Amino acid sequence: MNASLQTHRYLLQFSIKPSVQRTAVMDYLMKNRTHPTIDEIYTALSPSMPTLSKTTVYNTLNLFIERGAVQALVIDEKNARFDVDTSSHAHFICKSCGKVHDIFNLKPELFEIPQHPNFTIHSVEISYSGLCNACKES
Amino acid sequence: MNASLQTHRYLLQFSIKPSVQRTAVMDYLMKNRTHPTIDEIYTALSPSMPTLSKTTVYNTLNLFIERGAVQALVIDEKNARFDVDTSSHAHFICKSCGKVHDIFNLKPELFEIPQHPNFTIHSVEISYSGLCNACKES
DNA sequence: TCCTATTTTATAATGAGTACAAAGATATGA
DNA sequence: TCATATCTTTGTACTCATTATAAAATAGGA
Ligand SMILES: [Mn+2]
Ligand SMILES: [Mn+2]
Ligand SMILES: [Zn+2]
Ligand SMILES: [Zn+2]
Repeated sequence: MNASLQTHRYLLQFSIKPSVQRTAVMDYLMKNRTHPTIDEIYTALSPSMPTLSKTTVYNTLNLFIERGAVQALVIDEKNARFDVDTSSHAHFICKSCGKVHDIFNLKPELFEIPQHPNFTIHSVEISYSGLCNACKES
Repeated sequence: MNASLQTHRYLLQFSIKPSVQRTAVMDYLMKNRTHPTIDEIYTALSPSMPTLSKTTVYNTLNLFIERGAVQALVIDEKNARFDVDTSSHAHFICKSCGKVHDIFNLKPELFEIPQHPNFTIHSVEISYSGLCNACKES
């Protein structure tokens, strides 16, 4: 089974019509678990899809989020970042290099949705920040 | 003891020279625990300080954050939001009206900084999102 | 008062994201 | 196959938050 076929199926699960562009973007997210920005996605795909428009990347990601196929992270004040892994995990952003990493294996209680009289809570995002080892040394 | 004097002292604790503008901004944050945006702060202060520049509000908040006197929240993708309460508490943003509220009384374990071999973690931010009661009804 | 460093200000520039309308692609039914 | 309607992509223009820059104002010490 080739990768594009898997991606195809994944999109259909979320009622997303798998156009060439959408498939390419989703495929990129599947293979690059670095929480890329719109610009990173566009820059990576652009050489092999010369007619791709950055607007399409925006449109595509907005659609993916609307349908729940990807998660938007707000950990980085500069750019939105995207994650196909919608399972419960936290993120770390290095204040020096700006890279965003996964933090797995935290206690599941951290991701529980609390009850609150004034709000209906739908989701939780846990974000850590500091310095990565590479940046700490220099 | 008047409010401005308290604010004065608070700023000095963080080695911030208490100019008229800085005192006004900090005073506003002390009295308005609504996690205001730059624009909200500027709009609120502007009538009583007609010469105030929005750049000054930016400069001032950047200084406060640098010195640790306030906390910047990244819960809202549209604007930075600011909080004088630097104690461990979480936030909720309503996806409809955009207001940001405090959530206190969560288990203290939630705010513990985990150990990780690859990162030196300095801070944690816990953000919930959903709908507030007012928005849910309409 | 004079000098210097700090702070504030107005303006211009940057850059992420959205709005819009035209062009292109795809599906459907005769 | 053709005609047509719908969906998707694209380029451009625009909005708006934030930063850069340099001049003006201010404060404080000699
Ligand atoms: Mn992740
Ligand atoms: Mn708060
Ligand atoms: Zn780093
Ligand atoms: Zn609301």
